[in-house]
Amino acid sequence: MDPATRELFTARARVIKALAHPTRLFLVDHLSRGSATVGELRELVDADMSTVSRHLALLKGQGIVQDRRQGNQIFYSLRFPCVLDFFQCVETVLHGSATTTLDLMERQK
Amino acid sequence: MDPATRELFTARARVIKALAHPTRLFLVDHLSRGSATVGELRELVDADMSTVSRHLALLKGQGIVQDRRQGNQIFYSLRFPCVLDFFQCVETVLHGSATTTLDLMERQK
DNA sequence: CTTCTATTTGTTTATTTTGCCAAATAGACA
DNA sequence: TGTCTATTTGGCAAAATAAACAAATAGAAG
Repeated sequence: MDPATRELFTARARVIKALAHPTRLFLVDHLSRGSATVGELRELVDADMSTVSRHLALLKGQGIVQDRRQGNQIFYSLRFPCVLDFFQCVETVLHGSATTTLDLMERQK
Repeated sequence: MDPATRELFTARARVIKALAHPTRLFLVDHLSRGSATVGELRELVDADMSTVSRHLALLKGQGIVQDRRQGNQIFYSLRFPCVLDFFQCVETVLHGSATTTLDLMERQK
């Protein structure tokens, strides 16, 4: 794998890694229904506010969410709704012991 | 977050985590173009065969790839092509400093 | 300028992940 | 059976990640 290719996949992996955590997945899912403050989110997931803040900072660092200050609090929101489509595929994989077209093609080789 | 919800997101995170690595991402991408043996893949990514084998085992453990023995070698193949759609969204996030519709809606609040 | 609230950051600890080497295994084939 | 090839597994050290607590910061409001 040449350096350029490696860098490409490393960059992609960084984005995916940002999503690869139960709490962050929940946050993204929740933010897909509207923006929310750290405090609100912290009540939903049961964790220290500092922990939630770090999770959000990580998501922001990868460009998945954005933040906007309004007075005392900071509202986080989802930047790219397409990540939700991804969840659908994940669900497919989760319950997909089922045989796929690819499986069949593979078997008859 | 109630236990059931937590378990749901943990399960999803497991699948996503399996993809969250440059080498595994490359493997999935390559397998989307056809099945391949561990030896073939090991030449493409520059790593110990045992390392590649472990990455594949991890992907298999999450149901993302499957394996099929044929004589001396083992062919791996992708089970769910939908993971590729995901990559497209990742690309969007990567280059998407651009303003999205959601961004605009968010700003005028 | 002080205080109050909301959020972030520093630090530390525990856990998980990764990668390599060497050893084990599985099947092919003489 | 013994040997060869392809792949997996055990063990271990290095690196990355996660969570909590306490301390710091930013802006609001008195």
